[in-house]
Amino acid sequence: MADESTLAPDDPRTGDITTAVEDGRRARGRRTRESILDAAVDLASVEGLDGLTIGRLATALGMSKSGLFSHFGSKEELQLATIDAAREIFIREVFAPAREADRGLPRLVALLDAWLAYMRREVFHGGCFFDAVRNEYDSRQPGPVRDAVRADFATWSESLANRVRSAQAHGHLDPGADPEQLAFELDALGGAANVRFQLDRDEVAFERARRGIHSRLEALAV
Amino acid sequence: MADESTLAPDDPRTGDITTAVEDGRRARGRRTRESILDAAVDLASVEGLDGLTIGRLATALGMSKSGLFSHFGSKEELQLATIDAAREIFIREVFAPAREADRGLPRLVALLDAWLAYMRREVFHGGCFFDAVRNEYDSRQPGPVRDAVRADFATWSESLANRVRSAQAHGHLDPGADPEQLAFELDALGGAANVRFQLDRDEVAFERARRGIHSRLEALAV
DNA sequence: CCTACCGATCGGTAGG
DNA sequence: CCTACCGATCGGTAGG
Repeated sequence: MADESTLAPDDPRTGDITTAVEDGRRARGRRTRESILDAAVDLASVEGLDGLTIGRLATALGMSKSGLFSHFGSKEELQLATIDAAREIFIREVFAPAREADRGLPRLVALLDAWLAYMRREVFHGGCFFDAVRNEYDSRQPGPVRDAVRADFATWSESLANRVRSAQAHGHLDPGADPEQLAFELDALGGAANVRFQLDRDEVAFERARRGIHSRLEALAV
Repeated sequence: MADESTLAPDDPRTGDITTAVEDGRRARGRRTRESILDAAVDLASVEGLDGLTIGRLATALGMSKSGLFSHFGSKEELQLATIDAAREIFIREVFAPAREADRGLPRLVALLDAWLAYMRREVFHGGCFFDAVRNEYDSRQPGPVRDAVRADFATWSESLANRVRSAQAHGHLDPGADPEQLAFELDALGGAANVRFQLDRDEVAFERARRGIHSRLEALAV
């Protein structure tokens, strides 16, 4: 287990016993915060960012409400931090593996495969965190949480469209195809698989999504 | 405004002043219940069936909590009644108009058009009620509300697949196509348009769905 | 349909 | 990180 002494070599403040103790506290606080956010992301994927209550989260972690709350200034900050934590996991589980594939169509296919696999193995208990919160906040009043949800979805949509454009630039897909249109359809198929799998727990949903995705890509392959 | 006297001709209990008064009360109660459910469906399409709280609903209707509550035995009964009310509206706004079209492909297209139009004109404030509650309950613990949501979604999926089969039987669509697969893809495109429109308020989402739907149908047309 | 409640839980604060 | 609170709101009940 890491404590202040293992961090000391890289710490310019080493030698001052007071700051060393403070750093130890900070490191412990950071670890606690991370474990809170791991639980928060999981809970929110099932109950939504509204159902993510401080009391429930504290009970799940065996902490007091106020102890947990002290890591965040408000429920909204907790919600925003939870979105940040989910984004990091999504990047690690979906974007990162896809980067191993060759540029162009192989990378687009790898991204979609990694996305479906992430939904299938339920990295979060309630399926795709972002699918859940997007549907939860899509018709809510404007606010920082809704803005964050919107921004992440825009990033995802643009990533898909950019990888379509890259596949076109590499001569793998018909350059006449509309990248935004194709990105819309690919996202739609994966999103439908996520909600159907969560509802029926029938893997056929992913098979349907995969078939739809590959038939779209094959139709545009050159 | 309808009251007990306008209902009397069809009522076998006419003539008994006590039951007439009771019927009047019942009719008034029924109308109140209906106005509650209209508001409930709208609120739930934005805030979800969990966010549908008795206090909020009572305030919106200018009623007392307990007065409203007396129409339902529990919050769960209110949620189930809200789903019933939303179903009736969906049938009236989506299924019924599609029945005007000729059997086969025209009716399938009419159903999809009516569905997109219903989402576009926001029959419910938060977009498609069923899309909202399906995503809200997909990963929840089993229970009567989740079961009702599942059942309605199964009905919708089967309706789409049956209309695909009818179009095949009428020689309008390739009989070799998998009706369930096509129904999955058509539903996915419409669902994606709903959430995107709610998030960005950009009508292009419906254009994308329409283009995707028509290209799928054209590819299978005979 | 109302007033007047109930215990539980909500987000949040004081003070250590 | 805790105990001990706060006012507001939750679903629900008693009694009329």
